Amino acid sequence: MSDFVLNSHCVNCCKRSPIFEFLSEKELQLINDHRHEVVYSPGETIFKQGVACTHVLSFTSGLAKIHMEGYEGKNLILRLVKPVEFITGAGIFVNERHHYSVTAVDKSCVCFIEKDTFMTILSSNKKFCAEFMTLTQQTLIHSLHKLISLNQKHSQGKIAEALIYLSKEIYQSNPFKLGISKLELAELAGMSKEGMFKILREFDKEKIISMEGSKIEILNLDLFSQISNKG
Amino acid sequence: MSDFVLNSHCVNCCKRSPIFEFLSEKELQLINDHRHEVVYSPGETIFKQGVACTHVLSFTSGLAKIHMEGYEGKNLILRLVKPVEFITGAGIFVNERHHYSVTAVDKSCVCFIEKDTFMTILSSNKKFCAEFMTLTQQTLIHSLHKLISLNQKHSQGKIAEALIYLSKEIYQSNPFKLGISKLELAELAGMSKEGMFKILREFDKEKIISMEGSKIEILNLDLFSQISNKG
DNA sequence: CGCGAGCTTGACGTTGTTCAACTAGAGTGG
DNA sequence: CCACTCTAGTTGAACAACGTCAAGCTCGCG
Repeated sequence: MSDFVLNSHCVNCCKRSPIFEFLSEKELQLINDHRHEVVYSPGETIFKQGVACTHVLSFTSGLAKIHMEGYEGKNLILRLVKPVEFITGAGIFVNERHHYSVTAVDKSCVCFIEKDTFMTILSSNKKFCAEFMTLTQQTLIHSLHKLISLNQKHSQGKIAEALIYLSKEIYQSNPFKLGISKLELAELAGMSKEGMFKILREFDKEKIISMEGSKIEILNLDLFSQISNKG
Repeated sequence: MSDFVLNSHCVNCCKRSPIFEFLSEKELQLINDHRHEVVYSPGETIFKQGVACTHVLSFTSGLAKIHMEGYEGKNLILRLVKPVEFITGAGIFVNERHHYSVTAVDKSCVCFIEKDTFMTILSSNKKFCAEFMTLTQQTLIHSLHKLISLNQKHSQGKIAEALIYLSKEIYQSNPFKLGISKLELAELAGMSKEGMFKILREFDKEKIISMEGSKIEILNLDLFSQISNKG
């Protein structure tokens, strides 16, 4: 179920992405007039790979995954999204299509901004535009890194990288509760869930991590980073 | 050996990338004052992953590869570059570092444009700026596509994709002479050269392709596309 | 003629996927 | 409140895919 909410005004929104700091009050007003918020339940699709990209979005609360549908129903999770983040489709300047899907993992709130409004501001505000380019290039660099990792690392390295990513970047704590399913963890590491289980058990047996249900602790971070970097 | 050449002026250069069409004569003049051309021999590095990204470049003749250095000396070729193409480092708006290398495959000529000049024009010319974003996003979309391919396709699919790419996009002919080494073909497909040989022989035996030395012909393009798309 | 780099092949072992089965827990309807 | 079902989690066995190793080959060049 998707509630409607309009809980504040862009000008004094406390949950807006840093990129909005470069906008004038007038520009924020313009965005405010062309936006709407939607709340998503876990598992609901926020936008789907292939559809027209009519809005850009600001992710204001919850947790979501950015993923791609591949061959034979296989899925690959590029990364997780947490508040506050600004997300645009990868094709907004190319073919106005989305090239990946975004799906809520936890209950999430998203602010949709009309694409035309966004484009207008982009073309008139240099600083904002530069910030958008930075964002796009960060996405590119991240995907290049992932490309090498998934293509060249062994499963051990891929799992280690995924767990370090979750611990450091997403949950920012060391014993952390895995907020995604085990299948999703496998999709984040780019492998089959059975293969992942085998390696998690291995790591657990060798006391590199400890795993009880969805609670995971990295016991030996140094060694784990080495495993991740070795390949 | 790297020759110096200054064979024309940007304003009436017949080898400039389409992106320059959006520039005024004055802007072309500015670029002309802050550029230099260099000729590279096969195998020479044009720029290397990790170094500071001080110039953007226009690839005016020859053939080059864009590649990344991965783990344990392994290499991954993202794509080939042919004239005329405009290339910027992936990190120009992030950390001013190159995130991939570019290496000449044939004797090639490259026009280096100073980054500051490029940035100046970028911030003052909206159309040019939009074109640059399109370019960046195309690179992103390409790398996302490659990510899925290399992660989920079987070797057959990866090889088929690489050969179709070479035939259609790079050489634009069907019996085509492989201008890169077999090792490089394997690196383009993201696999070991021995594995590649096995599959090429297989394809040859089943009359899907014919291969004599470096001359390759795709005999059954329909079937080949299917193999590439199936995964 | 000899050397070296790239090419090619086969044998072998490892890795990782698929298949199949079983468990536990959550939700549903009688 | 109890079967029933469904999904996520988990494990092991079998198998295929792929990379590594080792060895020859060819061709061009000194």
